[in-house]
Amino acid sequence: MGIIERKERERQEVRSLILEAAQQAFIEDGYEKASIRAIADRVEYSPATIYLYFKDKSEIFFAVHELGFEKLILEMSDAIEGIKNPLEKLRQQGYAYMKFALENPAMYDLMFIQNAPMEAIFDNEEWACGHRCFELICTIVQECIDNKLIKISGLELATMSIWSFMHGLVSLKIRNRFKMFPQEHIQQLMSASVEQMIELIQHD
Amino acid sequence: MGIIERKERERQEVRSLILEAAQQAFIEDGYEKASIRAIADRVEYSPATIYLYFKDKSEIFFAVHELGFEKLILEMSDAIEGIKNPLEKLRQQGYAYMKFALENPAMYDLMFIQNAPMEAIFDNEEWACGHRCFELICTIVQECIDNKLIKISGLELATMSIWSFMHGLVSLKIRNRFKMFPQEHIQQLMSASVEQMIELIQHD
DNA sequence: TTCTTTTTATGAACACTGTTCATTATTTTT
DNA sequence: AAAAATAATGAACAGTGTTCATAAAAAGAA
Repeated sequence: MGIIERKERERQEVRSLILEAAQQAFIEDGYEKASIRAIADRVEYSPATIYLYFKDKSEIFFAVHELGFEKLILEMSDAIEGIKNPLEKLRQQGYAYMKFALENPAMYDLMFIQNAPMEAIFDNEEWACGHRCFELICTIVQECIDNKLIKISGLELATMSIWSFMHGLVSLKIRNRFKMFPQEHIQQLMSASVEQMIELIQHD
Repeated sequence: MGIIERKERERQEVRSLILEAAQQAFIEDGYEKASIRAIADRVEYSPATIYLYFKDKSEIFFAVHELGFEKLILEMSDAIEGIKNPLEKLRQQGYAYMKFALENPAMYDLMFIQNAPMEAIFDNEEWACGHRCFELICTIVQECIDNKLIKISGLELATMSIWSFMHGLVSLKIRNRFKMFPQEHIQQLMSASVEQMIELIQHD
C-alpha cells in the first residue's frame, strides 16, 4: 500500500515545483506584479491547478518567504563560523545580513518589507522562521552583553536597535531612498555606517 | 480676459479635490488597494475624468506623497523651534519623525516604503520635497558636528546612519515585524532605543 | 441671440488581475 | 471492465489601471 505515499510524494514534488516557479517570478517581477497565471505558465499548469496546492497567493508568498529565511539563516550562520569574539561575530553577521539583502532584494522585500499578506498569516501562524532568525541575532547580542563588549545592557533594547539600524540601511537602499547620496559612494558609505555602528556600541 | 485665469483656478480646485480624495483613500486602504474608481466615486466624477488631471495612478501617488513631506517638514521644524542645543534638536527631530510615522503609517508608507511608482518618477523629477526634508536633517547633524557634540565626523556618514536607524525602527514597526517583542512594551522600547542611540553618538 | 469652436466629462471597452466551479481527464479500487 | 476517487482544466466573475470615441458644457464669433 505504498501508493498513498507515492501520491503524497508526487504531490509535494508538484508543490515545490510551483514554489520554485513562484520564487523566480517574485524575484523577477516582485510579489504584486507576479501573477498566478505567470507562475502557472512557468510550471506548465493551468492557473486553477495552483489552487489545488495553495489556498491563495498569500500562502505562496508565505512559503517562498520561508525559503528566504532558510537561506538567510544559513548565510548568517556560515558567516560567524569559527569566529570566537562575539563582537566580531556580530560584525560578520551584520555584513552577511546586508549582503543577503543587497544580493536578493526581492526576497528581502518579501521577508521584511512587503505588507499585505503578512497580516493575514501572522495572526494564526507562529512565524517560526522569523523567530529562528531573530534568535540567531539574539544569541550573538547576548554573548556580547555577557562578555561586556557592548554598551547596551538590555537584550531586547540592543537587538531592536541593531536590527532596526541594519534594516533601515538596507531597506532605504533597496527602495531607492538614498538618491541624495553620491551614487558611486553609497555602497562604501553603507559599509562605513555598519563599521561606525559597531564602533559606537562597543565598550572601550 | 480673466476667464482663462478662472479656468485655471477651477482646474486646480478639481485637482486638489481629487488629491484630497486620493489621500483619504490611500490612508484608508493603502496605495495598492485604493482604486481609481474608488477615488472617482469620492469626488463624484467618472474614473476617466481623473486622467484629465493626472497622467496615471503613480502621478497621484507622487502628488499625495508630496503633501506628506510638507506635513513632516512642518512637524519636524515645529519640534525644534526655540531649542538651542543642536543635540537636543536632533533628539526632538527624531521623536517628531517617529511620531509622524506612527500617527500616519499609510502616509509614511507612501513616502519611504512604497516601491513601484518611485522608480518611474525619481529619474525625471528632482524629488524636491525629499531633498528639502533631507536637508532639514542634514542641517541639524552638521550643527552637531560643528559643535563637536557627536562622535561621527562625516556629515554623509552621520546622516545616513541616523536616518537609517530611525527608518528601520519605524518601518519594522509599521510593517509588523516586531511581533517577537512583547506587544505592550514595543512603544517604550522604541523610545528607549532612540534615547540610547542619541546617547551612543554623543561625545562625552 | 444663434452658430461654431474649444474645453470638459463620460460610457464602453481592453487587457489584465485573483479566484471559483462545473466539467473533463486521469488514476486507483473494486 | 465498471465504478469510485483524484487531479486538471476552461470558462466565468468581479475586480484592476487605462484609453478613446462620443456626448455635454462652456466660450468665442457672427
